[in-house]
Amino acid sequence: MSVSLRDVAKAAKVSVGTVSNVLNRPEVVAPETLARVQGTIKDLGFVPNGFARHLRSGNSRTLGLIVPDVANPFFTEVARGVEDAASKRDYAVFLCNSDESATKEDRYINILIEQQVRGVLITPTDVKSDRLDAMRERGIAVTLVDREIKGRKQCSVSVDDIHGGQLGIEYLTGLGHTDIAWVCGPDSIPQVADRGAGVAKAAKFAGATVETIRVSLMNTTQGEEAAKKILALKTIPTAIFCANDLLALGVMRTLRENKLRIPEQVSVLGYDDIEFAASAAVPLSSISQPAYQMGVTAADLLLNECEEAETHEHQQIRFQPQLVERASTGKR
Amino acid sequence: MSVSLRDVAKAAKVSVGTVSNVLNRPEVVAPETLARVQGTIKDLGFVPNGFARHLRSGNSRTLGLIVPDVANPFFTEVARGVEDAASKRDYAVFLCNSDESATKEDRYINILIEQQVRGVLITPTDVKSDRLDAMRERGIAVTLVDREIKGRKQCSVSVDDIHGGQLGIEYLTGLGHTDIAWVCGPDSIPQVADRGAGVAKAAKFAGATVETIRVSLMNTTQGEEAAKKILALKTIPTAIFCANDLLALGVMRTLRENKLRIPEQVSVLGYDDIEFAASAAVPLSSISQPAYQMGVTAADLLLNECEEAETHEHQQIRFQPQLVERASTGKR
DNA sequence: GTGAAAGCGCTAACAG
DNA sequence: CTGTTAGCGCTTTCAC
Repeated sequence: MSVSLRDVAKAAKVSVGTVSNVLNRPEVVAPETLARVQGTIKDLGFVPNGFARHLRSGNSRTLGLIVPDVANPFFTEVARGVEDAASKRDYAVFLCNSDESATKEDRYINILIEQQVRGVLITPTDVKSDRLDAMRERGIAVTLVDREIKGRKQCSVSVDDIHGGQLGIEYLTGLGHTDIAWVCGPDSIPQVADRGAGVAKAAKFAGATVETIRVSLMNTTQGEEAAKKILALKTIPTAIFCANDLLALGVMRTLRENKLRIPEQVSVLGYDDIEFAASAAVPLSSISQPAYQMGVTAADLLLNECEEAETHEHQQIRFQPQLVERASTGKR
Repeated sequence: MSVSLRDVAKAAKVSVGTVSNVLNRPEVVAPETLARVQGTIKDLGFVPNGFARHLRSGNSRTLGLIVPDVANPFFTEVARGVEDAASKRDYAVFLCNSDESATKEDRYINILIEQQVRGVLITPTDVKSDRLDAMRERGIAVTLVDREIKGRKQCSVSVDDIHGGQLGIEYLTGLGHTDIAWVCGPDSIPQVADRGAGVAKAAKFAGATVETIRVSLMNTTQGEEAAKKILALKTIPTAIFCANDLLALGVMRTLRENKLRIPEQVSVLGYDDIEFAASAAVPLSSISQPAYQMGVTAADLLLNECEEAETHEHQQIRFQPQLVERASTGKR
């Protein structure tokens, strides 16, 4: 069925060792032998068996990337960054989707260990990190994406979520809003908790009232649910700050269905600044994060740790979020 | 570093063979031995090395999925379907992004062969399919997603793209449009070619004029480029049909920036019906494809071929596209 | 029911 | 520079 290194050796009339050398240390084999062996490799269409290869050498050229939601453009942007950086250094990436579930996350971590990935990029679902230690014990490098765990000896690339939350509220209160809804997922999601902390802090400072509307998932459908809850409120807030753009898009959809004018009657502010935010019904103002750049940075950090383990120093890189003003927000 | 099966054997005072049996044929080992060994496996935190495992047995539990663009929500939907179906049967999926480039596609195919994936789901970049044969020769099952190659002995899940193209034009001409722009990527993309063929056919039948605006990539940025080209035309068509929603979103953005009213002055019709189509500035009418369902179906077909190779029969499953009418299209 | 032993395809010493 | 050989960690006969 499959052509093996042994077959190549036989056909080229050399030993398996030489074929192996052609593959891994071409500079050490005689030019003509090299050419001949490379020729037969091509003729036979030989592709080395990665399993066997790395079984022996002990390290693969694959990475794992575990994100909470591939359907969220923010994470696909991150993924693209990771992939580009990895592929530049000839690594392949397993993209895994934890769906914000610790069970699924665990399952994937196991699979990745089985697959003997060299390193893992992960946006952990929650704070419990013994699974991460399990990987590290096995010599798998781990770097955190969009998340930072204090006091851990590992690389991370994150965004200052507390600041992002503040930024949003400061902007909204600056516009004159004092009655604001904060739409978010469960506090077990660290990003949510941090952004929420920033929101609370800034609101207190500005003397604004913040009503928290909590939903289970951070997608458009749940955004619609959140909007219904808001519409059921005694007094409808004049501004709604959403923990991500997907929620905001859902909120806006329902608001518009109910004939509320954005931003005249209600301002809506999102978070992530995904590409679609700009083409939304009312172009969405949002707190922007450098998704692609985060992916690239994280992958570079991880690969550096993989390939130069001795000299590698763990780094915590933190980006700053930025406000992008569009049409969905306005003065009170 | 890593705990091996041998360590477990030693700790549980059994032979490696028995531990292997515990893992693979638990029913064959004595209950108490089973319990004891499972206990030590847990204590030691042993995770079998997938490489070694499948090196011997010859088959892995991983699949590859190669799509032209992960940033396109249509394909992330497909990917979710694939992942859900695969994970239900305990398979992991490598998500690879070919970026519509044959080179990248080749590169990934090689990586997947190296990784000894059991099967591959692919939306091939172009018609040349010798790379697919290379995989099949190695015993890797291949199924085509969103694409059908006639006369090939393989499974495929596709949508009738010719019909989709027709559907769009029929709808638009039914609305009274006779001067239509068809915005699409290069004809080397089979979906584009097929949809284009449907467009041409239906236009001819209805006696409508179709101006083809071709761009290099099918994303929003290129949609904006396309719109600029359209605006430069002598007479601006009354309807624009885009080969995917990303293009349509870009087109609409630029149109609106130029103060053209949709649908009063120009109707815009997309293709794919991605989730964001509904929340666009003007909710986008679109030709809908059952993305998630396609992913599930394709993965099931593939896994069936992997696991029941003898009884497996290749199937060509073709879904029908459907028109979803929203606000971006109107009577001429 | 369990153990011993032979590989799976490859890499990495080490001889020659 | 090339060949030989001993494993990597596991599965899989085949005896016991």
